[in-house]
Amino acid sequence: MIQSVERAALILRALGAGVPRLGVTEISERVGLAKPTVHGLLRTLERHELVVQDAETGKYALGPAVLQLGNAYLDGSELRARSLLWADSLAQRANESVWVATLSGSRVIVLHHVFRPDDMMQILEVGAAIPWHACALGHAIAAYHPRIEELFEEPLVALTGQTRTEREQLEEALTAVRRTGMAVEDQEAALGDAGIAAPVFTRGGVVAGAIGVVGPADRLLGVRRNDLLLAVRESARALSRDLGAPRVTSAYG
Amino acid sequence: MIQSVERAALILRALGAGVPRLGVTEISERVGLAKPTVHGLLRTLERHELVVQDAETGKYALGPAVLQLGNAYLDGSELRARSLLWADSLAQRANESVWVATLSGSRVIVLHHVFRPDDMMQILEVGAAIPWHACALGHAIAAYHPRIEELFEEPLVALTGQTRTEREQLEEALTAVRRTGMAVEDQEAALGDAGIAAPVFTRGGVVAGAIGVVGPADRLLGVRRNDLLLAVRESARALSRDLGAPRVTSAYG
DNA sequence: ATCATCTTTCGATTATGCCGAACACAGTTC
DNA sequence: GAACTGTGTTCGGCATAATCGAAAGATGAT
Repeated sequence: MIQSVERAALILRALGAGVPRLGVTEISERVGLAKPTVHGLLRTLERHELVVQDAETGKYALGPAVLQLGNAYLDGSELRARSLLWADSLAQRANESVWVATLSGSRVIVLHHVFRPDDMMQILEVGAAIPWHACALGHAIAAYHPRIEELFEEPLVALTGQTRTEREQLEEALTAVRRTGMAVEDQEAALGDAGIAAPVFTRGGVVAGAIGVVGPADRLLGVRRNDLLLAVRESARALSRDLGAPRVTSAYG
Repeated sequence: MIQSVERAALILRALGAGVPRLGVTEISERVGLAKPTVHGLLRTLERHELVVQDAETGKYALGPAVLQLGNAYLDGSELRARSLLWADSLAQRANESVWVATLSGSRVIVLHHVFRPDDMMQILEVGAAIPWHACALGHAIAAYHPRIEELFEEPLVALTGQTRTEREQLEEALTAVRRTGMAVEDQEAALGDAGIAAPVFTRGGVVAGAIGVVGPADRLLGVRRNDLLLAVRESARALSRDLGAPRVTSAYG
């Protein structure tokens, strides 16, 4: 609504997508604005260190203030705060990595990540943004999203050969999620990795995010599959209850 | 310069400081604007999920998009990327937690955190914002900051009984840092914890951040103190070299 | 049921941000 | 070394676009 803020947000988004450093000209092309306009916006954002300008090249990048804000968001996130305990216990029970995520636009944002108890050399994925259609967490959320249409507005890119990118396939998958209350993904986001997730609801019964396990496909989808499904479902239920969700009924048939 | 963007940034900052959820009225008081103005800005920020409104209370909080941006900032940070290896090797050598940080406003932002090799149950501090005057990392950066005055504009709060908050004390400390090239802090940020840090420079010899170890005061400042000082200094030198800093000369006497 | 407090809408006034054109500076090419 | 293409940046007038007072909904408390 407020034009210049709208545009500033577009610039931030452009800087956050892919190429980390962009010049004024490049940005003005991407957001479709005149160079002086972009320049003025950048200078304002720079004041607050939301962007920084490289002294050498003159190009702009995101600034440290956005990291600070991101951290503040995590600190204030009720879903994250409430998930800490349940995620830990799920990680113990499943002996797998646990992710808690929420939806931002058409991407799934990882809010909390508990490493698999055994091995410790893993990359922390908090803050990572994954296309919703390529992961179990995304499917779990999307199935209960009030405005699904918006999720199909962005192009559905394939991350691996197994990623489902056809709308029909995805609609089918979402229907399955609604029926079982669970989402399962097999190497759609990364080769070798699978995911099992369930939606998490909050007050009013609206979906707030999802919780699930991530790990090697053969380990997740083999003989332990049913155990893991159960463990994830129970964690999601418990977490939803913590968040004040009404008793789940719709998730059953 | 662009008024509405400036104001939007103020709102984001207000939402990121302390209380995670604020109403329109509270925000309008804090930033000194009319309620409808704030409301318009919030609605615009909400579109991009930079803020979200709680359906129940109507209050506003930071949104998931800022976390995504923060993550993108980390991904694009040259200081962080280049520090990964050196931080790891420093953690091994010192057998302590290692932090890499940069300055944002008057706060030190942790960009990278390597856990102490031994114990693993630690909290990840990436994104944490610490007042510059209360930690070794902050002193190390501030000593070479081109516009130190700005750092004294915000009030210097005491985090522990040991925090130096008088300008004279801090100036003294900074002089010492400039003489030795190293900063040492003893329980000024958290009781029981100490820090040893050294500045990291980039092209043109400007300070880009700092690297250092953090841990129990008795372990850091006891008999191993000199070893740790040396280890930190060498890591900072190596990292600076990676970043293209000219050969360090000023750090000596 | 009334009140108090909150968020939100509306609309006119005018301050504000926008963009075309021009500038300064760098690195290339002839 | 001069001309050229590519930057990021400055300037200023015009018209849009943002601002704020007042008032209307919405919500929960007394």
